Amino acid sequence: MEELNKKILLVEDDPNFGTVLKDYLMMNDYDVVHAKNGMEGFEKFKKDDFDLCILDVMMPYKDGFTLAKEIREKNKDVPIVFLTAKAMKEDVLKGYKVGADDYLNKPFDSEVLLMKIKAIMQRKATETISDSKQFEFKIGSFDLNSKLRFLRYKGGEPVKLSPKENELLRLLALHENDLMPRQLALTKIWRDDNYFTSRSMDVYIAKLRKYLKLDEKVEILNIHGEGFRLVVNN
Amino acid sequence: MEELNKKILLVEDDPNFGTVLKDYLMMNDYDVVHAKNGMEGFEKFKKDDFDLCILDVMMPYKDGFTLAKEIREKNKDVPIVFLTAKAMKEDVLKGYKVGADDYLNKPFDSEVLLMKIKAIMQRKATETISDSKQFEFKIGSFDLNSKLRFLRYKGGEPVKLSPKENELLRLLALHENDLMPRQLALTKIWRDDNYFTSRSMDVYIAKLRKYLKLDEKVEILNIHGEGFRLVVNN
DNA sequence: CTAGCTTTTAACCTTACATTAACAAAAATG
DNA sequence: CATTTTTGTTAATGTAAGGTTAAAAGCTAG
Repeated sequence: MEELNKKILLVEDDPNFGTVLKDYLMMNDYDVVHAKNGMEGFEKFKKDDFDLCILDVMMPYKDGFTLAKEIREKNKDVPIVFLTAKAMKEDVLKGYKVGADDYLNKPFDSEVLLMKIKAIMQRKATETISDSKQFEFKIGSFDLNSKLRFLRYKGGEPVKLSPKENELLRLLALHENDLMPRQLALTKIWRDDNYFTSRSMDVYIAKLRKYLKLDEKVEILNIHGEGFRLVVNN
Repeated sequence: MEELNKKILLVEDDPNFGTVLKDYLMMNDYDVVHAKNGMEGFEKFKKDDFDLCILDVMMPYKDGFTLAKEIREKNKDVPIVFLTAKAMKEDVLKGYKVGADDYLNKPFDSEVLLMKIKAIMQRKATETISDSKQFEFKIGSFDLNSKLRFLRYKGGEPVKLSPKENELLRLLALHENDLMPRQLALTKIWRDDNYFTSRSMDVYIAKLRKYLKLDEKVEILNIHGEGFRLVVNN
């Protein structure tokens, strides 16, 4: 049972409200990471890939706008929604300047928030990903197309990859000849790190090795206790 | 210096408010056509190409939602913003279902409206450049005329396509050889995304495959969990 | 109102996937 | 070198997604 829920970063200093909102979102099948202030929010943002950020504007130390700016520096695309208690015009305008996708005045209806989240996600999904470079890799005599999820050997018939196979091989390719730490794959792909996910990953390594056998110059080496290494000899 | 301003259709039955809003928008370099009710709004919409529609929800005879639906039938892409006096949850949800781009509660700040308009226009600008005006496609030995809704094999007798068949095939053709995400079709064509619409789409995929069987070089491949891919082999 | 088309829903079946189990082999540990 | 830990690999299992056809429900023009 594979769950690929959308991940939301919620930064809200009011613990009550924050917890309630978090629970509500999680009840609606979102993975939510809750940060209690701007600093923490930015730390958590850097550590993970989020599909959406919900930021409270009024927070001590680092307000939502400042945080948004920092987030924008790291990621120009992630949607940002602001929450604010007062409907100050200047705030709204400031928010849009920073690249907000939407704006909600507290108190707001939770269903409306859900709807907006959905709308925003759909919008993002619509924006066609044209930079194919990120998704194409040469691995020895193989071509990996990570968007279309296939692996082709010397221009022959492409083999279809499952989502997990694909992401794992992509991650290995991104670290070609270098160590790809277990942890990394587990957190990025499996979003969890326990005995079973780890074993699951080993199973996928075995599958990938089978595919890659066609080119004896390509292999996946294990670095005991550390992770794996995709090497291309020549 | 000849400017080609963005064109806005404003449908608002309150003459005072409507006029004020119209003037304000025109002061900000938009061309505004003001209709006093739903009927008139639709007439004017048909007569011209607009970049944005601003619709009051509460209008006699024909409310904003009904009008929006009619507009959507003619044009699936034009952004729609609703204005409403009361912030009724049901209304907001209904609005998003019809494909609203945004929602404003009266009284609202005019600068905020401007900001939203700008944001929406920008979004559409990046989104719909390539998609917009393409209605004829060659798909292997087929010709698809998406305006007249027919599909012809090797210059033979054209087959008529239903609206949904047509839009789906068009969307696939726009992404020929590339991934056409499920989400995209569901939001663009069905404007909703749930189990049933998804299944409905699968039914249409089956129908299209039947049509396309005539040319064995053309096929619709599934990418599990992602979407479909119209490929033309040679 | 209904004939004829379109779309959705239902049903049933197949395929694709991810996880878990089971057992074997390496590597580390001490 | 015996034992524990980690990894390699294959197979079994359960579930979700997709393929397909048919029936039901919606529409719309006469």
